[in-house]
Amino acid sequence: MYRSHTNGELRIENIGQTVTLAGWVQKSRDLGGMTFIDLRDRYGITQLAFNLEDNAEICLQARKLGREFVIQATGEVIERSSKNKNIATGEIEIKVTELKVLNASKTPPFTIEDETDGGDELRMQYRYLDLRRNPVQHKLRLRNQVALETRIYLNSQNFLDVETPVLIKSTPEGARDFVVPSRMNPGQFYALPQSPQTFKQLLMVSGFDRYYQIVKCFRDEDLRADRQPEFTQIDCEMAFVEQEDVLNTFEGLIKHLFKTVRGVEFTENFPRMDFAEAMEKYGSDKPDIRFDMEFVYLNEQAKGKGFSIFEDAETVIGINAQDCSEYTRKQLDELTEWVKRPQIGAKGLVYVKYNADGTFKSSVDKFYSQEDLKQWADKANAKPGDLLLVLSGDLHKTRKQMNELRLHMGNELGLRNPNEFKPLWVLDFPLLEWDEQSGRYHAMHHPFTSPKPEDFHLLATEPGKVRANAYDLAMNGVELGGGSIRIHDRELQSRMFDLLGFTPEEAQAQFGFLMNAFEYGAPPHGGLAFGLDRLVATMDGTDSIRDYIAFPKNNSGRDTMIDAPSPLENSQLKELGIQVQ
RNA sequence: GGUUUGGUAGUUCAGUUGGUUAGAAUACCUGCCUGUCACGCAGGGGGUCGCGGGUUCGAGUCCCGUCCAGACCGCCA
Repeated sequence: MYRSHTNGELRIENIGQTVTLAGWVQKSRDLGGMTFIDLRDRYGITQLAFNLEDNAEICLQARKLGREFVIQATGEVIERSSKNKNIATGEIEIKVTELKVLNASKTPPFTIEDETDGGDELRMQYRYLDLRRNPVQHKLRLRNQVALETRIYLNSQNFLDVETPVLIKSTPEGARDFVVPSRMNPGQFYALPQSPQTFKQLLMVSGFDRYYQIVKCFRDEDLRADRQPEFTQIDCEMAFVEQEDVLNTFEGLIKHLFKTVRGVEFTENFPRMDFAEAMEKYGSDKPDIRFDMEFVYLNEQAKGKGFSIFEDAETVIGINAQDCSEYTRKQLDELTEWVKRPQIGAKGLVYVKYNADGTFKSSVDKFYSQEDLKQWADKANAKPGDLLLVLSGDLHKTRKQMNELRLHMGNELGLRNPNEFKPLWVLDFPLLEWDEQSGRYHAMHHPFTSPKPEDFHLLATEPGKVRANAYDLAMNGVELGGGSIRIHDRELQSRMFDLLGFTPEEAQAQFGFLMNAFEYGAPPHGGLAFGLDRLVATMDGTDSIRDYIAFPKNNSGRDTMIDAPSPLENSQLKELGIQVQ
């Protein structure tokens, strides 16, 4: 037996017991006659006490212990003469009578403490040491809770966990695939799934009318703080459902998770908004509705006064930053520089200060009278003391830029409270999206998404205007997940592939298995998938998903700890029939 | 593919206008210390200033290239 108790459980009631503890040396404090060791495991810290007078041999032994040594200590639980109220075990300590070093440790390259001195790069390289730290362990515990409660909820709703294959077929649609060479089929490759989409639809055809899986997905695209090449989805599908059924079921899941994991109760139904409305009011398909600052369209008020920038612009959009009329010249210049950065790409920023005395001061006073600016302010529902920020240009780009500026101002003004959670269903996404590069339509969600029946008539004439039975759940400006009601009819699916530029032969070669299946009694079905990593991060009030993955990859898709990816031996390449340039 | 920020002690960072022996904190080592819990006190060791080239009497500092890392744009059905 290595231990009788963990390092987090002994209390004043245990005084007098002889216990054996094991763990890592967090810290040792040598006071000369006495030495204290903080012994750590994932449950907490217990102080070991050594007294030179009582037991010189063991005290001298204890002095030699270094940080992160793994030790085992046996002794009596005694009451401390000076207590530490900051830790749960702070009223007791162990008067050690037996001490054994189970394994020594080199001095770790950074401190294993809540506030470590190590930088990101180093901590990733020694991720197994970083994972010893409390804040990191907390994040993985939270992830475990979310996954567990997801299973509990979905199981209670009759969902069945079915595994789908990881070695599948590469398809040109969507993100780039990670590919895996097949030794037994030289020159041929599997692809890792971007999602189990087609398999879960086949499961619906098979009659498993409620499926879920907490499953790894793979996308070979460039990364961000909130994007990893392999990530985990809570992947779900239901048969004999309409959109309303799906939304209700998974609104229930999210409510269950927040209640059980975070203690947050959503009493109201989640608000809903059309994609078109979200784009119009927020310039985003995942608006952060923790704060207002909705877009105000000022075309009518701004045009016809001779200000050429606005005259030439397709649209003029403003937002009202409340109580910001006191912004200094320097602050406004900084905002202007911010929107002009290449990442945002605005040409400039117009401001209108609605001064507390009711007068206006703007960067376009030359062109607009006080009365003109009052009209802007009225349109924006601005009050004295507010500040209007205005961008103009191409509708699509300006909305996008204004979305960035709005979120930036939200951050600046402290309106994005990490402990406030505002879900929003975004509905009626467009079915297709025109892609300039390839000169054809792309499926906005994926090619299996069904068009809205009332928009069928537009499919032939104006495919870009067709809306889909597709929905996303956004929260705090993050896309937590999304899904759609699928096509379950072979003819419609063929038509969809045709719209996407597939020849019938290509469609049959790549997705024939699915379309064939549709001919054998496919039920109406639909589903949705949540990004688990992102969901957990959002529930924890942060936006970096890396912290919630035990062994994440860096910006370049590398695992610096194991140093992957790496070249193959020539013999391996030969066996696989692969030549590398 | 692009924009941008950074790389100096084990670690986190400072380093002025290009100028003497590159500093601080922390970690580490040694000694002292019987109630610490960020223990304290005294002392000590520790540097290829990412790498390569250039400008200069002289480069951590300026220039060019390159590698690595972070954030972002493109991309992510």
